[in-house]
Amino acid sequence: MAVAPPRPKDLPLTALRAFEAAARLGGFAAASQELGVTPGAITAHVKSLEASLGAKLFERTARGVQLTAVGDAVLPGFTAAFDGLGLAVQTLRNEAAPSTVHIAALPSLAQLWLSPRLPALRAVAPDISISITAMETPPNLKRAPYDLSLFYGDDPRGALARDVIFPVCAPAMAAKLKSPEDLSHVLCLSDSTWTDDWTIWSRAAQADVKPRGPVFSLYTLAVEETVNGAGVLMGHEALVASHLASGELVAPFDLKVQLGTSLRLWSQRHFKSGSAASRVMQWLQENN
Amino acid sequence: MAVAPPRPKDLPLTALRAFEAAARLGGFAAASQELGVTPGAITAHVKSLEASLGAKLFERTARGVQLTAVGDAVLPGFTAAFDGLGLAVQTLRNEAAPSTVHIAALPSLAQLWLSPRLPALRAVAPDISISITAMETPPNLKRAPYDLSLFYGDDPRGALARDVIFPVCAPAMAAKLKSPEDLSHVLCLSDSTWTDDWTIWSRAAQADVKPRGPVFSLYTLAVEETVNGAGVLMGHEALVASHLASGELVAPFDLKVQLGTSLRLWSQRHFKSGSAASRVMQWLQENN
DNA sequence: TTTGAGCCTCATTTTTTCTGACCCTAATAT
DNA sequence: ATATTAGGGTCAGAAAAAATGAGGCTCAAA
Repeated sequence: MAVAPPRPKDLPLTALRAFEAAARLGGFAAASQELGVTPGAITAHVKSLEASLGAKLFERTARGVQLTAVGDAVLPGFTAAFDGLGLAVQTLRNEAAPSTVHIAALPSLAQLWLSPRLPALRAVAPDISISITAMETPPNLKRAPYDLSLFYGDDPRGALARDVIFPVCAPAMAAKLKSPEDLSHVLCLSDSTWTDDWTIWSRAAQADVKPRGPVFSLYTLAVEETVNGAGVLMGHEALVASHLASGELVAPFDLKVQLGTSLRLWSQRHFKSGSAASRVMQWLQENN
Repeated sequence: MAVAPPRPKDLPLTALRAFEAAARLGGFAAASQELGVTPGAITAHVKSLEASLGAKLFERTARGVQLTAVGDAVLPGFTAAFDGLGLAVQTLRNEAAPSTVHIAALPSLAQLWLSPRLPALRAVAPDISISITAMETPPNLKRAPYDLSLFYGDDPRGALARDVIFPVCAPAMAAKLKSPEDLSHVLCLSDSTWTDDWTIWSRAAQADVKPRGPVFSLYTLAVEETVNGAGVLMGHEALVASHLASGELVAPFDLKVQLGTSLRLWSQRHFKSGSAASRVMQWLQENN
């Protein structure tokens, strides 16, 4: 036989993935975030790719990178391929562990909306094991290992309910609040990701108030403080519903403002009907 | 922000590729061949995948492996994804080096059919750089870094000409050969991959001869020996054409037998018209 | 039996990948 | 004009992943 082919070794998959992420997200920093490595690793990968190709994939400028024509031409192909790979991995995970459902959720939604529903869900589907991962930003479901996402968003697809806000406080404090103007005399708690809440509600209430108070980075913490009587919190309906139901919190005013965003529960793949993921999704939609 | 997502690290791409190859090819040994690593590496990859999934992907038997239901269910997705990735890499390579064409060819075709045509091709397309890699088996063009493949095969797609065989020898020897029966008195050279050639031709010639002679593993070597008068070679038209044209070899008999296979030149991707690869392919088709 | 194909194991080596610390540049904020 | 900051680049060292190579096992076919 003799003819031994001196294998021209192919491009490293990791480097290709780094390139795809950087190109798709428009920067090495963003790519390093998505892939969970340091920016230097992305730099190195792209550099090695460019070296073995003999062509530049990005133009480097001082404030970021810009895809070259070459990079631009091939990006769609890579994105499609890696999407396909991600989906295949998801499918594989599901086949391997058919009764486990992974949910990605906003921390506050995980604790204040999802968590209270879990006991009932477990009762209905004791065979399903549910894992919840909290994160600030919705993951790319084509890539990250989650079956369902639960976040607030503009997109109406998968919307469970419109986001509705209104002030809430401990029952004791509600007594002091006769009109919106009274808000000027108490602390108005707010969340760092929803800094506009008070402004929006005040405007709708046509109240001339300048709510002031501490800003929390964890909504759950703000809720706890409110329960403890620390002040008035701008409540998001889905997040305070259970505390309202239990009486720990009350709504001192009637005005509720509907925002443009919705509470959304969505998936990427199409689950077989009867699969754990589809059962969980359906139950959550029905018990909203 | 606080909420630091403890990244649930995703499955290693290399291991997934190993799984895909093993599943598609039906064995670890074959996969290790395709990926150019030792079988032990495949074993390890699959094992680590199975460990992190918590499910078996293959049933191991003493004489090979058998894909499980889980593996079977996800294989098509992975194959499609890796095919897409391979194609994207090819496209990338072409974008990066637009005027280089990589051809994979049977060693004999590379030397005896392609090589004689290269000077004329270079004259017509001096801007194109051509690289030829010889191998026994056609590569998977969706994965391996070649633009064109040149081999013999059953598939009529891309066929340039039917494979036609007939005895050839040096002019001096031809004088001794009046009828096929005379072949019994000379050495009949053959190639190890085409051991049936003599049988097929003899049957067509209705000659009662039992050709005997040395078997070569490289057809080119057999041709050289024939030119040197070592014996009679069963010639494949495409491979001996130039020696016939130069008079170094002659066909002592008129009978030519057309085989079921063809000389094939094919590609996997669709090249832009005017691209180097498409120009080379077209020229070779026209100058056949 | 013997042989051989195919897979497994494991210690060791090689290669790849990542980090961490520091430098650079340009646009924006002060 | 100065900070400041966002986005990259570089490099040496460290860590992790991948691959090797030598020996073993099992079963089927010769």
